[in-house]
Amino acid sequence: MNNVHKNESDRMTTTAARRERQRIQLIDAAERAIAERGLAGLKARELAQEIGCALGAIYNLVADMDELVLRVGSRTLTRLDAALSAAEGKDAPASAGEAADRLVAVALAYCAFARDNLQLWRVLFEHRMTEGAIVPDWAVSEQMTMFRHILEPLSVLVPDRAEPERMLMSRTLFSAVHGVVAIGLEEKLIAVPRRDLDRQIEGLVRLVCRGLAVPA
Amino acid sequence: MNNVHKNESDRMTTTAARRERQRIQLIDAAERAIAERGLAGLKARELAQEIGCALGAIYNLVADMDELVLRVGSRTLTRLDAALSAAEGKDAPASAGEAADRLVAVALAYCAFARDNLQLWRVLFEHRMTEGAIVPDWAVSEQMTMFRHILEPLSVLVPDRAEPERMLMSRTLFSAVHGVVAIGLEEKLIAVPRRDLDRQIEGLVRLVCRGLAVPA
DNA sequence: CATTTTTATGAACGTTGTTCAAAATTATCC
DNA sequence: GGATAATTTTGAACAACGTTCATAAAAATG
Repeated sequence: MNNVHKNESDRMTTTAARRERQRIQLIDAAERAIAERGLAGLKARELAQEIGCALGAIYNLVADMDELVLRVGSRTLTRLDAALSAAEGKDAPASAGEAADRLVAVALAYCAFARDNLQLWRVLFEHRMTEGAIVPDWAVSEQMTMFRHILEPLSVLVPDRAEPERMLMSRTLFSAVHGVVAIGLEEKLIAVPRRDLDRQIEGLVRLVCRGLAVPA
Repeated sequence: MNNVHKNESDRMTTTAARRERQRIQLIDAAERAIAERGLAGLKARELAQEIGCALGAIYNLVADMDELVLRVGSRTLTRLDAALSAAEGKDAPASAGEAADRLVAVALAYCAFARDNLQLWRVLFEHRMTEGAIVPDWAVSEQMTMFRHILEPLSVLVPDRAEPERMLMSRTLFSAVHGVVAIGLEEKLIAVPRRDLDRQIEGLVRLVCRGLAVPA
């Protein structure tokens, strides 16, 4: 059981470490597959071939396909978070105008990320667990991080509101922008040109900011 | 070929008419299955058993499962349209305040419909055609009808804008509300209580209306 | 080195949607 | 009406899927 015995010269190739490496290979392959061919293009047999293992071995690395999708989603969420952080710039907004500009920048960054990572981004929202399966904790706790990018500028914009209310407003504003992006990139409808979509988003965010500036 | 011959006493039971009746039965069954068990709960064999025909006979009524899902979606869209129409009331809004109230009413009706028809409503946005298949025209042309419910109140609210711009604004506002509903009803995140979700939606719509009232 | 424990393998299983040769039914014609 | 032709229905068969599991290979242990 204890792996700190005997042959230490097998350069960190204990079975556990090798498995961890394979697990990463697997998630890499899954990520590529989804990015290129969508969630429906994720096939256990292809993955096994790509990482060079038997079909059944996948289930030593991951409980089932659901977990694999969640792990890919976790990565996507991390990259999305980084993209939004990059759009925020360095220091906190000093005025209401700057706050509005920052909200616009974050919203546009969200849209750009969704466009550039269309299939992976969709998985974040479209994937449903197989009947009865429960979403693991680590996947749940990641979900709320996005609202954070809205909260700071919002605090500058409406400093008088209580924090819980601002949290709710963050969630609402994020969701609203998400909706515009989601429907704008939905190809079942007539595709919205990139320019128009960006304009729509900026328009919405500015409108909301303007509405917030006016006393209720 | 001509079916207006001979035995007219088989009370309208020409093969074509019977097939049409079966097709409706099939869509009925599919609608129930999706409503109860989600898109993943739609199984060809179950449907065949439920409407009392052979497995292969389904493909005489419908090209493939994709078409069946689209037909169910078409129904859902019709019912949604009716629900929004009902929320609009009879005559056109006379003032900006009435217009705002109407937009709120429509948005809340959208949310209520989504909640009451969760699985069927989701299919409208989640379903993807199998690789390479193209969405038929009749399914595409239906999609834009929802924006119409926003356009009329918006015309009262901002009568000075050009119609094409108002169309875009309708699309944006609809999408924004859709986003709040979509994320609010997403059970992968922490579920939002019904009250709070309604409040979020009303808040967003009123905020946008307030923003529109202020001159740019 | 022998023995036990762990890990990897891929054939097999249970479900999918879809197809298609054959059977059953329906339409057509004299 | 009854023979013949066209059509429609049937369900076994197929391919592809995720998942499992007896068995083989490998690794750890004493």
